[in-house]
Amino acid sequence: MKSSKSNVDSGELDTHCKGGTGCVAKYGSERMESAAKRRLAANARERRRMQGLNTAFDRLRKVVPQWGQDKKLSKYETLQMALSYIMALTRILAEAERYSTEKDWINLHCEHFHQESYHTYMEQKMEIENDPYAQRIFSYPPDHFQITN
DNA sequence: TAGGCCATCTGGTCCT
DNA sequence: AGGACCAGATGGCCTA
Repeated sequence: MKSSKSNVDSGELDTHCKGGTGCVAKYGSERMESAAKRRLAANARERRRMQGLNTAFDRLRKVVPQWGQDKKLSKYETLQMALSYIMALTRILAEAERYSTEKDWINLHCEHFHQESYHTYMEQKMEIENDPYAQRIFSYPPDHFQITN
């Protein structure tokens, strides 16, 4: 947990307003008190929400490659790394599938000499290989990856 | 000391 | 009305 930043609502309703005359001066009416209570409740909810978010970031950090660096990834870096990692895995899966079936696929189509399909396939293949997006798919060198969990 | 990162507060908006 | 979500502001901690 981070340091006691603004301590307005840590514990009591309001450290500026611990009952008595100060409260009356600050929140002259019950409506104001109710609004203050709601604000504090909202602060607490927001804190819990952000803590949940941070827990999710921690879980993500554990499954994302760290490149062996000891320093914890920032939130931004974690998201970037997760994106690259997913892209890399997707690419690996796609390639694995292609290499395991390509021969059969070509044989099948050559057998019946379905020329149109073959050309379509070759065009698609070229597109993938020339696609700048596919080139970007994995911007981090895979050999630097180190699974940390 | 400056800059990066983060936690927290806060007010606004949208939804139930 | 109240909760969830979001973005801006603020200030603390850490590192180069």
